[in-house]
Amino acid sequence: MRSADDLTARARIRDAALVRFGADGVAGTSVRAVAADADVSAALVLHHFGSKDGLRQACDDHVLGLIRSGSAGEVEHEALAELLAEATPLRRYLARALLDGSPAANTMFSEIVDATRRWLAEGEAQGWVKPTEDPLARAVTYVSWLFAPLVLGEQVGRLLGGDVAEMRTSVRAARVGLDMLTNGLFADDRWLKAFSSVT
Amino acid sequence: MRSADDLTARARIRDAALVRFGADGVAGTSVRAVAADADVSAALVLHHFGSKDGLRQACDDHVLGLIRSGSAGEVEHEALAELLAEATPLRRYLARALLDGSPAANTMFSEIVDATRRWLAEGEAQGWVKPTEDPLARAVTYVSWLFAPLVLGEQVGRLLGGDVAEMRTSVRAARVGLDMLTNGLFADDRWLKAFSSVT
DNA sequence: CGGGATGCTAAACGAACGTTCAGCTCTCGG
DNA sequence: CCGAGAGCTGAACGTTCGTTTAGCATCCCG
Repeated sequence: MRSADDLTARARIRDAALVRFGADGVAGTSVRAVAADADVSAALVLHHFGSKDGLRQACDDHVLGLIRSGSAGEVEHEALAELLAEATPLRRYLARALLDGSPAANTMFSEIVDATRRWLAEGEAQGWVKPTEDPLARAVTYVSWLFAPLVLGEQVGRLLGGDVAEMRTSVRAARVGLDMLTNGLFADDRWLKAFSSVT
Repeated sequence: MRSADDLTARARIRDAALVRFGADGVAGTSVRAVAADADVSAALVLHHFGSKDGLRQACDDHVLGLIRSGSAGEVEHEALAELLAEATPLRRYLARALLDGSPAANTMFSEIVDATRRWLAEGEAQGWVKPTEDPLARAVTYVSWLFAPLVLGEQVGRLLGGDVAEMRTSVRAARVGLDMLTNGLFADDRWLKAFSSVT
């Protein structure tokens, strides 16, 4: 009914669950804790979502919906970075979902890889991306690198950020990352040669 | 006593816990499940480790010890990659520990970043690593990229591996990664410029 | 006005949890 | 021979878990 304001108890429960699931994991979160955070009874949680796993699925769908907020059901991986950089709870939830391999996380990862593969292919055709022998592996690796500061955000922030806002540190990491992807890290191909000779 | 063969019940319990913790998370694993996997009673688990959290700490210490198997208490991040590539349970355990920020995982990450920073500085002095304005951020980003296929191993393996042994896929990802770090990904600096102009 | 959804709660259920405890069976030094 | 200690177990403790049930308001539609 009043889905616009998104302040229904159902939405409050789902948001509270997202934070808890991200912070403590699904198994480490009790239905009662979520209910308390949302200021409702534990019974209402199950009334709305059927079961704890139903609540988890609803969180998955909601996150997927947030990420797909862009063009017509497809993941926009540029807006994604911004979305996740500021939203620590969402970031943690997604990191756990990726690790556990929840269906929604798998879908999201696959879609982003696919979009990246097409984007890189387009760049390769237009000349601003270097050619490769293994486009799929490159896209997967690129996306996993894109997600690395996301999943390891606690560690990156701890070593880079200190007490500063997270924005600073993610920008700092993004800059050096982009630099490595543009100019390279190694000045010669000694490691690449060494690797090729070993395998 | 017979610590050499490492087949005591205590070691069996610890190994079983490592697998379970990695697969289901600490909160999602019961002491009874670990005990069943190790073919002992639940009471023995607590007899040896005091509590469930004591068991978790023992796992942390054991993993840290395994990783530090190299030169005199310091992490060898080359051997680490091999160690983790083949050992899926250990990989999953470490991924969760990094995400949760357990003390052992924090220590390990910090040590690896520090070793990497010195290694890159040495390379920079010798000319086989390109210079940077932000050595710490580069080291952190490099290590997080190194760990990305580790933490996101389920996703990478799913898209790249199929049913093949994990060895293949990790080699495949490592090759394109090394290629990107040597030759770069982007042929010109349009993205780097775009990023610099925005921030 | 009246009755069936809808939103929500308190209380209780059985199961599973981490942990404790008394006691068993070996082994080994005196 | 025997008593102490280490390794180990079955049974039980109290707690918390996910879930169910019965019932209370509130609101909308006839």
